Amino acid sequence: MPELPEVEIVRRTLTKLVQKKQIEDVEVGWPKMIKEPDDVDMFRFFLSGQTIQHIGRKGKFLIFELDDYALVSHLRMEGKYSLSEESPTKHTHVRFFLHDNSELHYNDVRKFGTMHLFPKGTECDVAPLAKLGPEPMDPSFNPSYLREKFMKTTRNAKTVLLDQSIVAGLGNIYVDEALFRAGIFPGTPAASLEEDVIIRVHRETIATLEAAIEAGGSSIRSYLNGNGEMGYFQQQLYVYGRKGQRCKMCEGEIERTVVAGRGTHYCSRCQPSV
DNA sequence: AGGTCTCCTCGGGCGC
DNA sequence: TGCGCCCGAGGAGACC
Repeated sequence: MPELPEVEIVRRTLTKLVQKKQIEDVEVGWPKMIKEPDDVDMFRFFLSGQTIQHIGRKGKFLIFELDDYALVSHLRMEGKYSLSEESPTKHTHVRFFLHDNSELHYNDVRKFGTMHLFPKGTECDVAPLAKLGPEPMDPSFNPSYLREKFMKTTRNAKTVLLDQSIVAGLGNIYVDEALFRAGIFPGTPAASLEEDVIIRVHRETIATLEAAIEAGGSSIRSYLNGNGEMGYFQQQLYVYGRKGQRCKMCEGEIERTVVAGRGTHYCSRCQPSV
């Protein structure tokens, strides 16, 4: 399940592979993943002849900036891009035929990913980008902003950090990791956290994401970047996917519970409930 | 009004 | 072997 670091790596890799290439035609094998426009034939018509000028990212969304449109792509849990290195499979749902005879494929076993195509410049005014909160590395995501959000909610810390309108790009893996590093149990009510703790949560959120990008992302499940390469940040995970293993800090046992309806990994010794 | 919750999407994997 | 259920990101709409 790609989160901000993995999507950022995909963005960088895809930029090298397809920037300045022109889309000649598009084939959509699973129309339901095209959320905008309604009509897949229009999606195909609008994209034909467009050149990929730049690839951006907001939170976990990839944004292909074309001549006249912006294609907003979310990989959800299993979405992957690849450039003509493999033949299309039953999991290839969109094929972009490029001007140099290469093909960009979107593959997604779960069919959960989405694509929205908007006139260029309007993509941030409507869902799904409109209500996204700040990027974690943006100066507007700072301890006082986070404290204000934490103070005025009844929700727990994990739920708030997973809320893309609070901060964009965190998912299950990096929220568990950041809260471990901050020494906070994920189910702790956000409003109960002291200011110094919130400063730690803020700092560790950014530090975790930066380290993950540096390592090329985490290769959890079948994540590969657009180049078929794997990141190695999973080796540096403290809690996610480590149920029953020893805590790297205190030698205690990593436990798994459910918080916010999500599988949640933590160390009960390093992460007291309040 | 606005914060919070519930439902829905999908199919591999797993338990019984 | 087969059936049924779980997982999860995020939007729509319900709820309070």
